[in-house]
Amino acid sequence: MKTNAYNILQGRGFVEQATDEQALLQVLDGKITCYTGFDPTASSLHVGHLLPIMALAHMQRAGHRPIVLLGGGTALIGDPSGKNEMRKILPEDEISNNAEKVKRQFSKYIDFSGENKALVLNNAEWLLSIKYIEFLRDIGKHFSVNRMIAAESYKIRLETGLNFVEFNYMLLQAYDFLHLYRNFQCVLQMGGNDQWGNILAGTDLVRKKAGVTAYGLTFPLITTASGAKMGKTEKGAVWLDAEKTSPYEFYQYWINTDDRDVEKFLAFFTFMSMDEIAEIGKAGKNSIQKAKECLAFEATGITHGKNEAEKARKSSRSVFYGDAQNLDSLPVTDIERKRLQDGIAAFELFEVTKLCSTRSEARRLIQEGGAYINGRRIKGFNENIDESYLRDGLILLRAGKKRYHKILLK
RNA sequence: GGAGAGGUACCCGAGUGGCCAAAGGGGGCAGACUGUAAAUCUGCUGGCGAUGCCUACGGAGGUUCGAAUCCUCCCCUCUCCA
Repeated sequence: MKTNAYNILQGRGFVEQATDEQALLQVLDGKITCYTGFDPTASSLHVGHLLPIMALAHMQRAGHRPIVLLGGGTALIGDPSGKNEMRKILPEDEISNNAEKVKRQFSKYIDFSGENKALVLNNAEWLLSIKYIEFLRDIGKHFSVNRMIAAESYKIRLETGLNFVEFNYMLLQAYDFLHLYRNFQCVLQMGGNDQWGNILAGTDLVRKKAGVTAYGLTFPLITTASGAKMGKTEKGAVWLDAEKTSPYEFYQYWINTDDRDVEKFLAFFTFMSMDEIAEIGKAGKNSIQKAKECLAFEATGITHGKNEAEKARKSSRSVFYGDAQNLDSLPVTDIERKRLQDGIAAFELFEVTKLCSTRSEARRLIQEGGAYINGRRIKGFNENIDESYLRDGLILLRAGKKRYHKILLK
């Protein structure tokens, strides 16, 4: 018999709060349908979405049916939960565009065929056609404003300002849950802990309208050990789309995990068994670098495939440890031979490769001694780089300690 | 609708006529130390082939030799009242 899904999630650290632990354990002994919502506010999901995605994957592996709910309708409103300012409202066509792109990304993690195949739904389907008066009478009457303004998730915004549109968000999300219960027998909603209020609104509404107990479960909001929001780097979000964040960069993100987070992240972002993870944890400090490599390799493998993970690992080892010459997956810029023959000023080269976002930044970097070419520190910002710098057909640039980039001839 | 407060760089926030590309903090970047970690210390942090030029203090005008700062109109946010 399979381990209860709740125990799996619990054991891996996914559970922050649950509506009724005992009852939930019981219903999870049977097969259920559960859902998590994702707002398509960008054309790709990012690392911050990975936790709920993994949770859905675990649910499916335990025999349940996951629903991915794209908030094509709710994104038009913008969820104020836990936010300190209003999110800018995106145009409708951009949202539906994003929804299309994001939809495809899920298939790497969740199975959309076979027995308990997952579903992808878009709440635009039922939200856009809502009739206002009807909605107020049917749904709105079940909501107490007194309770809503007491909700933790609105607290910040009650201080800085919350407009009526956003205030409605909770009702729409609750209505989603009701819709999914009615049409797909969905009885469990999962989400980040900032969603707790919205989820409870949903379980309440299902009980009131359908007379059925529905359940809610939230995940911890992960911050890194140093307190930063997870999934962000200096360049912004770490995307799951290989076009936006290459497998190599993705791998680098994970290998730079804070020591204190490694074990936790192995449980969250890989499918390794908890026994294996404990084993790694026990190995302790001496092999922390190995543990990080393991995390980076596994996580990259899940998102980009084993092949890409393999390549990223090889390239990382090459540049950081100098063994094996394999720079395949390093970021690359192709330069015309003619242009290189003429020579390019160093600061220009760093800007062209996007190692620096402006030439001024490149000048600064070089002047501060943080720019390297083929492993040698660049002396002057206008050092002229030409063909004589080619080694085995490429030039290897480095900014700071760990940002590598290679130049190839076109 | 009325009264008041406010909008400054990635964020918070000081600045009320020139000394302001704008204090301070956070964040970020780089250097040192290290283990591609954390912490710490130091420097940098609008753009530009650059001892100068350009762009910037919500928007548009105006006053002035000179405006983030003063005036006019507009937009937006918050608080209290209705």
